[in-house]
Amino acid sequence: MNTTREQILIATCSLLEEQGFHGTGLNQIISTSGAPRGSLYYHFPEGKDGLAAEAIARTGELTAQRIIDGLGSGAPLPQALRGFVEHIADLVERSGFRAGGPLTAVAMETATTNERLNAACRSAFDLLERAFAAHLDAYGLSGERAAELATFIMATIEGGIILSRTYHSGEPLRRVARELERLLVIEALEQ
Amino acid sequence: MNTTREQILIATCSLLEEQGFHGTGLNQIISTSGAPRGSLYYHFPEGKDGLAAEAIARTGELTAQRIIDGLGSGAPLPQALRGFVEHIADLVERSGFRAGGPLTAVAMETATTNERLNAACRSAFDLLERAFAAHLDAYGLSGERAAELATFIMATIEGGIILSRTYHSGEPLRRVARELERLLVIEALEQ
DNA sequence: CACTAAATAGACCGATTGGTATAATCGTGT
DNA sequence: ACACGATTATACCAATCGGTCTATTTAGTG
Repeated sequence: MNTTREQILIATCSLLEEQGFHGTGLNQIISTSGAPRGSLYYHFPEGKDGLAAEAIARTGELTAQRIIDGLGSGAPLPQALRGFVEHIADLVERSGFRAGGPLTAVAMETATTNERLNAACRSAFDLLERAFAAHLDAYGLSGERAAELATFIMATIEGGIILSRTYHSGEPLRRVARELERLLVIEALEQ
Repeated sequence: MNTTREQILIATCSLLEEQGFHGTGLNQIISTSGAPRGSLYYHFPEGKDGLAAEAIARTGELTAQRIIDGLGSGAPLPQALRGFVEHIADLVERSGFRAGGPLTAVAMETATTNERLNAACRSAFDLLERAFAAHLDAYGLSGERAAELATFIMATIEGGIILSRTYHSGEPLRRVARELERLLVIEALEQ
């Protein structure tokens, strides 16, 4: 049910990820999704902004779930986190450096120029941050320390994705993966 | 001399920083710089791409110099790095979250869609990375370890800027600043 | 002062943008 | 079979996009 709407949303998510908000035109969304223009405005009467905001929200939920799943494999957190980031490196590489950091470009473009999308990005980042924090909490860190480290981990991964996509190489992300493992091991020792 | 060309370049740098490549129109560059359309194409006959590429290159050089200066204040590297990142947090805040991460948005938008700008971003990141690596080298780390950590540090700062601009708060960057200080202190102990 | 190249000024272009309007079609309950 | 709302399909719109063109002004040199 609602496959047209779904196709539009999926196409928008991946186009925003690759090209950002302003780099993605409605015509491109239409041709990628296969849906006609009329359907787009029927399902998303608030136009490009509304569509993008919903795409960002969906991306946030999806990504948060991936974090929760990816870090809950049973392995100790340091190794799980390293594996998680290395898995992102694989995905970025296999996409031809088109995917990765599904929020980054939009977040930067719209931080001060589009309140609605800025709010959407903030909510999405909140979800990711809480997902990381929950695992850090379970790892034994205090709530405050978990929140602090969650922010840091998110920053490192975001940054790693930017560098990997720019350099067309998974190596920056893999460096991030190794450092994060080290960091968490040390964090546990200091407790 | 050449102040018109200079004005255009300066305006382009700051507009790209705030809005990214596709979000920045030539009309906006013209009105911000005060230069007429004809002058833009006289000084930058290769159009928007050429202008943006040069703006990115200049931003890279400028930012690399800031790293070299900022970390060479005489303080021990861990504290200097922390101060450097906290200084960025101040700048981001004082700009109303319009500035910071002058390459990020363009790098993400163009990683796979514009070879010329992708190359420009890569060169710019190279400059930054080498600036960090030089200081880490002087701090006593091996060349390989310095390069590895330089990548990681860049990633954390890039990520911190994204989060700070999105959240309209310097706090994420300040968390990054504290973690990086810790990291470098530990790194020295382990030597 | 005259000549010329550098630079500015802005009118103009086709293409594309996000968005609207309306007609045709589909799907379902009676 | 029919009606009716849900949905799709397209033609169309003003505004803006990046880019071109040429006329004019400015600055330097003989």
